[in-house]
Amino acid sequence: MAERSTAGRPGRWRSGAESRQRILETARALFRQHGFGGTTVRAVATEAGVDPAMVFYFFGTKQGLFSAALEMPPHVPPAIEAVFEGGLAGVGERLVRTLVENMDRSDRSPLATLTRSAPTHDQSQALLREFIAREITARLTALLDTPDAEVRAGMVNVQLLGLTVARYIVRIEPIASAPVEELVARFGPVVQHCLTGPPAA
Amino acid sequence: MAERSTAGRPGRWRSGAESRQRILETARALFRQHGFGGTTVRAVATEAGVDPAMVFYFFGTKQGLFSAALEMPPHVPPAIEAVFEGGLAGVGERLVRTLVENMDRSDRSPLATLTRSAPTHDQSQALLREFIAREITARLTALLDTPDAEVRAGMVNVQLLGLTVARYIVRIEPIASAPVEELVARFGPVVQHCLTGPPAA
DNA sequence: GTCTATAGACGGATAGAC
DNA sequence: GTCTATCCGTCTATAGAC
Repeated sequence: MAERSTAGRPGRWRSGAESRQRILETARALFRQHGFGGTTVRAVATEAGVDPAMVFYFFGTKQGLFSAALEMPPHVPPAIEAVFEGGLAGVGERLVRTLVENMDRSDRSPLATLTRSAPTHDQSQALLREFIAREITARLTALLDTPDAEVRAGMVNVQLLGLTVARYIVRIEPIASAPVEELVARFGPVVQHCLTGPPAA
Repeated sequence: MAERSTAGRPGRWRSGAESRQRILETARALFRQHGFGGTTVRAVATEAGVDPAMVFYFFGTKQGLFSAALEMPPHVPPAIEAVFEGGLAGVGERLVRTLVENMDRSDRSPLATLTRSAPTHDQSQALLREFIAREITARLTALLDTPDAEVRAGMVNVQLLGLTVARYIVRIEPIASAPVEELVARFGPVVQHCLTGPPAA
């Protein structure tokens, strides 16, 4: 955590930090595109312009690299917070909008990577389940006051998961190419209905 | 060495067909559980009690085995037909019920296998897209008469895909353990609403 | 049809020079 | 910190004996 504090000399932290950063960025891209199993350490190293041994030097194992690649960018947690701070009214729209806008930007949000890898990688599957339970289900049930809160939250998870898979993983049209506003206008009310609509017969 | 008299008659080819069948059943189970990339021909052979070379003898390549494992059982196409024959009214419930009942039985329905493999296997992804386009989107748009039929069908696909992933692939609770009737009662109306509800603002 | 043996390629990971 | 060299395991697929 050495700070770059020297005035007048905007130097680098260390020469190795650059390699580390390039590896990390390449890994994020490849893991997101091909999943954990479909990505090789060698491919990451080649595309990052470094030696494969460097990857292990910095991250120990392939799984260590994967974990490092999943780190959330600092702007995501406050965005999630903001979704639920507004209360139950309009939370459906805010959920859909935040999800789609963040994933369209396709920066470091680890959600696409997790969703792509979860079906065939147990560790990703566990992480995805934990993320959903902690960030979505728990917050939704806290907002709800009905005996079927868990099921309603589950229905919302189905919407968000289905939307993610259809738009970013399997790319089903016309969902994959729809503009953000259309998705918000279409799915926002559906999500809201899952939460505040009449209970099932 | 018994009757090998007739040249044109295969005689007792049954022993080979049995092996073939055992391989196929094992492959279906493993592909469904671990996807294409996560399943090895050796593992299939071992679990089926045959030699790995037998698998290649019967199916040529791993991809050939995969394709053979994806063959639909004969009772599935009529089930799909029945969903849409009833017209637009109640099609949401029939869609959800048919999907869940068939996949819970987890017989040879290839949908779980395709959905598990699609995120990391291009060929599975293409097959899944084709299946959805042919069996769901096309039939739904034929039933609808609105200018936004494609988007409405897309919304239904999101429901079905999300339900499949949540219940059978990633196993998100409480969706994964919910009784069939609860899912039908909850998601049937939502799917119906996607098709026949008021258009988005 | 079934098995043994193996080719040929690839991927994760380590040791050690510089 | 970076690279070379390599070990070791696993995988798909093939050749050929029986």
